[in-house]
Amino acid sequence: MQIGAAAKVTGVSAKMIRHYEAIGLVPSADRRESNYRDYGPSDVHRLGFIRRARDLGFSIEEIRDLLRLWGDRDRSSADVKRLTLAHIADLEQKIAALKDMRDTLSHLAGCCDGDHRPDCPIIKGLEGLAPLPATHHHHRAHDNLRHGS
Amino acid sequence: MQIGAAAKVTGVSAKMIRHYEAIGLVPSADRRESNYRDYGPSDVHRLGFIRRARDLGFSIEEIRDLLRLWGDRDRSSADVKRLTLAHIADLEQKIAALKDMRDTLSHLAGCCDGDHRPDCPIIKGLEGLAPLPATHHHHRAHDNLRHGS
DNA sequence: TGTTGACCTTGCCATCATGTCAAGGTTTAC
DNA sequence: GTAAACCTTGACATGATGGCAAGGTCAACA
Repeated sequence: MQIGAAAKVTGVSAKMIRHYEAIGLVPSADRRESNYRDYGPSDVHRLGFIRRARDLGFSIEEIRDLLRLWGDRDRSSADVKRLTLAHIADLEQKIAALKDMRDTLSHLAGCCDGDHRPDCPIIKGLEGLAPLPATHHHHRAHDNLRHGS
Repeated sequence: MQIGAAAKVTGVSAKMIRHYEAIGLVPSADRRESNYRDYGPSDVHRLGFIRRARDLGFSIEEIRDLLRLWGDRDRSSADVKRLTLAHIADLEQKIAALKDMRDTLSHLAGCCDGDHRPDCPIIKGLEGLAPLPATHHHHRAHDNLRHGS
């Protein structure tokens, strides 16, 4: 199977398959005489595993650990569970931080008439005139939560 | 006020203040004879505005729009509200995607004994043997949600 | 006067996961 | 024999931020 076909069946782009190989997340693929990469069923299986782990928000390094455990016949399910619970805690933190933002903004938006006049509680909130009430900063959970594009 | 002091009072790092200047988010700061940047109260006010907007998850480009509206005496609060509601919708989507991940993982973790034996439903779920039940992919909301470090 | 230390300057590289583009090789089908 | 569809590597971009390095400026102190 060539890389394009492997990409199609696993949902991992050809670009990322090469990338995962480059960073050692997957072993170097076999090559044909043409120098094209060649993927067998077990390679495809591994890529599917990675795909699902990514979809569940695991980072590359976490997936590296998961793959190690996957291939380890003597693993304990406790190890897998520990990793998973840590990731869940991570997700909870991000969810809480995003909820804080949403709640603060919803409150401000709820106070905003949204008409043609320039007077706007949202702007005032950002200006610092209102102290952004009920934003719980104590756990500092919204590091790493700036959103992309 | 030098950049370090401005950074301290606004909570925006000196590095980022220079960056915001470089990308035109804030006007070029005045310079003293020493070539050091010099910040006045209105500059500090603007940086505080930016800081709060970042804390609420607005992207740089959204903040650019907010700053334009902030400085526009003829703005309508409706414009601000529209931008804010769009951002709230963005946050909702991310929250939902993260919750999906968390719920799926919690389910798998709940099925996992977490003992010394290698048998593990989490690994099986990632392997694709179990179909990852109740993960709603229809809105494709978890693009852009891969987590950092 | 000279030195030390705290501040500032610019500029480059790194992160993380992914995409895009370019220039070129291979294979297959017409 | 040529066109199309694939593959190869490599470089560069994203977004928001941090870090480091090499050097300029300034204030205080011996």
